[in-house]
Amino acid sequence: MKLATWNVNSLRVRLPQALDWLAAQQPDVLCLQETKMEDGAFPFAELETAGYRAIHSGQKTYNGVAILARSEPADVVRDIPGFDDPQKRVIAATVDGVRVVCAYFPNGQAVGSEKFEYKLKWLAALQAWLAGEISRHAELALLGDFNIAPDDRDVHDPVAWKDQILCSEPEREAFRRLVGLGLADAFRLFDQPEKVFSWWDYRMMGFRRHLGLRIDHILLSPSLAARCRSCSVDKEPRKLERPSDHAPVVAELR
DNA sequence: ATGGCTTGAGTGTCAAGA
Repeated sequence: MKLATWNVNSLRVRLPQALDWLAAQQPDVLCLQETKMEDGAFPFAELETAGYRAIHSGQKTYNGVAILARSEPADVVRDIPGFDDPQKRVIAATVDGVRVVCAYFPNGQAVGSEKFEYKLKWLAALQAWLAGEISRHAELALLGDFNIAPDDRDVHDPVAWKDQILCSEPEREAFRRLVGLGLADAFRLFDQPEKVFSWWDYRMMGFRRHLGLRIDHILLSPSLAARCRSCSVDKEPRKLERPSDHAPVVAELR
């Protein structure tokens, strides 16, 4: 089973790239973030033609999450239950017995800002809800744009980014608490090259200069982690014309 | 220099991303 996540930064702009990527990589599940569209504009028909069922939770202009799957997603949940939030950041469903949680974590803008406080509250709500989901589903995967670089290894310049947004201790503590639920960072289950990132700034030629962060992740419950055979970032789509600023992350399970 | 691109909104120019 092949699981993947990709922040496409507008599915309207990136649909051709997403269809090409699905055809080439043939994942069983692809989680999307930042679709930036309402459900009525979502390209269900094009994805169906490509062999994928889709569920979407979207809004105008911002946010928006989707799960694409070769099998029909069941028991769909939108948003974090009990957490009052107009921002469409979470969708979950069961696919082939695996509970798939697709999340677009808040950016937080700047440490100490109002948006940072929202990010921490959102993280606490996600944590509390996931604790229950994990108890109900032995096979669970949390995929998405976490907007957290868990470790200095995940940052091109740890000194410049120290205590900055995406790298601050409160954010990293929240990431460790998710891991503390029993979830494994699939990428770190394996020996990896140095300086592997999943996002590069559009500005300053960030990609060409390898100025990136690893902020897109796949976290696996113990039974799925035991089945995981590889986890990697596919940089190829980042090299295309009009790319997303994020690259897909892929985990292969036996 | 707190910028530098990109997107969506909407038609001039801003918010937001990370």
